[in-house]
Amino acid sequence: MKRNTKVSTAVIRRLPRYYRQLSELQEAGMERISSSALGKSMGLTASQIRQDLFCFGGFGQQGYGYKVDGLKEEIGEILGISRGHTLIVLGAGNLGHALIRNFRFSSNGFHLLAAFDVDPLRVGTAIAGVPVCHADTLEDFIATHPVDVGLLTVPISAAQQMGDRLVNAGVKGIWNFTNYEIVCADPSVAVESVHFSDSLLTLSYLISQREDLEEHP
Amino acid sequence: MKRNTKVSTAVIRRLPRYYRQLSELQEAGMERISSSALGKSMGLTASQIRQDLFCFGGFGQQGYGYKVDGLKEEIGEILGISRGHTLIVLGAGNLGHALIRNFRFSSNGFHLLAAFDVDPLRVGTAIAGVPVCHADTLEDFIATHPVDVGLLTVPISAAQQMGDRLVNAGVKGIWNFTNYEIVCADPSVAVESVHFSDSLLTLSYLISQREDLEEHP
DNA sequence: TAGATTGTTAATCGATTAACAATC
DNA sequence: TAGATTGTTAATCGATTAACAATC
Repeated sequence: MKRNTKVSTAVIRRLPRYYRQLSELQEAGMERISSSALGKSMGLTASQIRQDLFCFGGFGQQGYGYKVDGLKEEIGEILGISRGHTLIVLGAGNLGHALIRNFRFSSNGFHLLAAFDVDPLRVGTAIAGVPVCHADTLEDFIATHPVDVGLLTVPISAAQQMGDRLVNAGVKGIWNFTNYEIVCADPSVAVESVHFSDSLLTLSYLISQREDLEEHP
Repeated sequence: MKRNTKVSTAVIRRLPRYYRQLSELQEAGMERISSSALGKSMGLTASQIRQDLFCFGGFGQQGYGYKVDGLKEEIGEILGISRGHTLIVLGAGNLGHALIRNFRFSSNGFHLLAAFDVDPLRVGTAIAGVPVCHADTLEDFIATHPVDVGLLTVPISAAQQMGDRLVNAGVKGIWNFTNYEIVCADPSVAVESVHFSDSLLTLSYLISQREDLEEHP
């Protein structure tokens, strides 16, 4: 694999989509696919797909295309799925609870070690086999267990403070589900946010536009 | 407001962030802000902010900057927050349940009308005051209530089918939380997806990169 | 071999940044 | 008025698309 200089965010954000699409093709029993067929199925140009993959090296075969299994594996490697990353959940309220129960962490290469909360009713229990510890023990836990990522589902008022604690404790990344833009001074820590509000407001804009179009065609 | 020709997706995706940041500034009691100060607080250039706002018209005052309240209002208008959009939730499992309880729909200008599920244990109950109806009654409900958006938290196996039903019933948008890329033939229906997996895999890539950097500095 | 399709460079397009006149 | 800062056009930069030789 070509460990290249600099891959743009646009390309990186498409990698999980490629992975997802290839998984579906694999399940459908497809063995090979061309860049143009993959592009058509994803709404991208063949050129873009070849250009994207070219960032990491040649995974295809001229005159043949790409082997679905092989390409999926390669992209999984690039994404680090087989690295055995670990994660903990901060905040075992409704959303944290739902993610612990529903989200397939292991399918994405993550091992969920524990959850943390301050509610005495939750601390000491387990959710889908995952122990809920007291937030006070966060630093001790991270010191004794290898934690790569902290998932933030705490109330917005506690978000920044919890983020700081995670960074100080030495995590490599924060997966932020709070509607707050976590500020992280340490550039070696990655912050990835899922902002529900931003997503819904984008949708609100799109349907509003269409409402206007219908009114003034 | 300048109802302009075509605003790029990049700009649209920044609007909710502006709105969020302006809300925070407003809460902090700030009355005016310049494009350079706003840019600094958001990690954008002043030029980009002025260019973005220029897409919709002149909201500022030369020599002064922007009024925080006024600009927030204007962006809220653009996003359609005051249009009284309505929405229903499809799938009242863990995630649907958590969103109904936690997510501030009204802060984003949406009124949550009902939830739908097939589980007889859930149907007939209410979650945070929101009635859970049987999925069979979906079309009847939409025919008799104005539903703008359907929020999909159904199992992935039911995602496309439920999406189709929503489109046929006449919703304007789909807010998709399943890990499936909803295919929608009707271009007048907007689909906005929140793909947790894509987000986590992006984070996985970022921390993997940094792991490699530490190994081979 | 002929046909297909990639890898890779070049051209185009669009988004971001810079510049500056307008003006508060 | 002088200073500040926008609105708006022009320049730059980066991402996408096109093209085509390489080759399976």
